[in-house]
Amino acid sequence: MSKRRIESMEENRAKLIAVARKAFAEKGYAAASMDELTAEVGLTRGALYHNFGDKRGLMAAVVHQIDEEMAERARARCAQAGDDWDGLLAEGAAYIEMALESEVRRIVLLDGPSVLGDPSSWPSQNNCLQATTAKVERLIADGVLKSVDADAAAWLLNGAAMNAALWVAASQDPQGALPRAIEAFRVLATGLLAKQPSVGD
Amino acid sequence: MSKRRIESMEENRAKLIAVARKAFAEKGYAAASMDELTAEVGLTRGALYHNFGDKRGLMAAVVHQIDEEMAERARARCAQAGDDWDGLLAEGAAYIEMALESEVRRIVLLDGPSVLGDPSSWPSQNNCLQATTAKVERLIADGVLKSVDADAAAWLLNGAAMNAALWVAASQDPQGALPRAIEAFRVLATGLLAKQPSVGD
DNA sequence: CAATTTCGCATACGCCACGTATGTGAGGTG
DNA sequence: CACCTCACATACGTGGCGTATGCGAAATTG
Repeated sequence: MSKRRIESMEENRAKLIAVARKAFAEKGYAAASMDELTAEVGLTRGALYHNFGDKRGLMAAVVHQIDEEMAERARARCAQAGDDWDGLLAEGAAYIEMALESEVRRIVLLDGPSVLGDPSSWPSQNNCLQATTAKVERLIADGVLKSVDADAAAWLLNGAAMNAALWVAASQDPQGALPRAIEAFRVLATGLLAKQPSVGD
Repeated sequence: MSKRRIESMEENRAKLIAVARKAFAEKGYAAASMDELTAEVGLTRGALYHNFGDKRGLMAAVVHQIDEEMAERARARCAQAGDDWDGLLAEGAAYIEMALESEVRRIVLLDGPSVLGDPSSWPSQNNCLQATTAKVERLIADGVLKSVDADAAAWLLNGAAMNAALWVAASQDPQGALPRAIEAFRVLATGLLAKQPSVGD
């Protein structure tokens, strides 16, 4: 069996993705040189084109990895929440916080859409979206949320969270802006609730 | 006075911006060749670098022009609305509809952030945002909206609208998705209202 | 265990596009 | 009318992407 073979290949793939994450996050996609990238881990562009096809392929792999980490972290946050509604809010807050990290902001939010096209076409982003959509559908079925279009609502919630993060990151005082963004997100999200909380803020 | 001089210069600037809009919208920023662009209007790259500094400068000029048109169209929509609250909803709906146009989607939403950086740093985008922010602040002062952070709320609303548009554009049936997106946006926005409408949904 | 095949990766090449340095000619100036 | 300005053209260097080809180690076969 060719065990050692594919093993070292996976190793090289992982090394390339890791160094690409750093380069894409620090210099941006366009300014990242593939020669530098590969040399940094002791390889050449040959390895890159063999493994990922082209520069976009490497970008796709990087985005996929980050997206999976984001989804995982969001799931973990949801699990801590008491019910589905709190889970939805926790998920949004988690996305806002994650988008403060330069890797996420630069790679996923800024360059990703430009290089890979609309995020809705990314399989990984769909994982995030599907989780949110499923939660929204469950909450609608339970009568917690108004009967809106679940896909549209999920997309809007994710979009609002992502943009909230961009706003926080761009502000002069990110630490101070973060809680205000999360609070604004929470208030906005209550618009989806069937019954408004009696003691509203 | 050197009237004829600056006049033809403005003319060339306008021609370059116009052809760049088309190219950036159709091929995307990265794939748009400056040689082709300039040749299409009977000029060379010399004119481009003299007027805009570099490729990014041209992109900035294009984005600025589109953004101003968007802000103007949004203002017009607001003016038709009865009160400020309806104006806010109309503005959001206007952004959603505008983002269905390929020029707006490709240039402003996809490539813009990657090339020019975070939209919050664009002077033109600030015009859009400031209009929304001012409206939100007025509505809070009038007691129509809850007392949330106006900047955060405005940013979230714009972000939600933009992402709603991306969702609509990416869906298989954009025409059918559009009203659902607008409705979801409206429902979400009601979360900001101090007093919930008695007849919900 | 030796011959052979496989294949992951390196090497070398061509092409294209950006940015810059320099030239030029039409328009403005004294 | 001589001179200057400057908007733009021309020419060149550089860097980076993608591809075609070569190589050597691992895996396979008898």
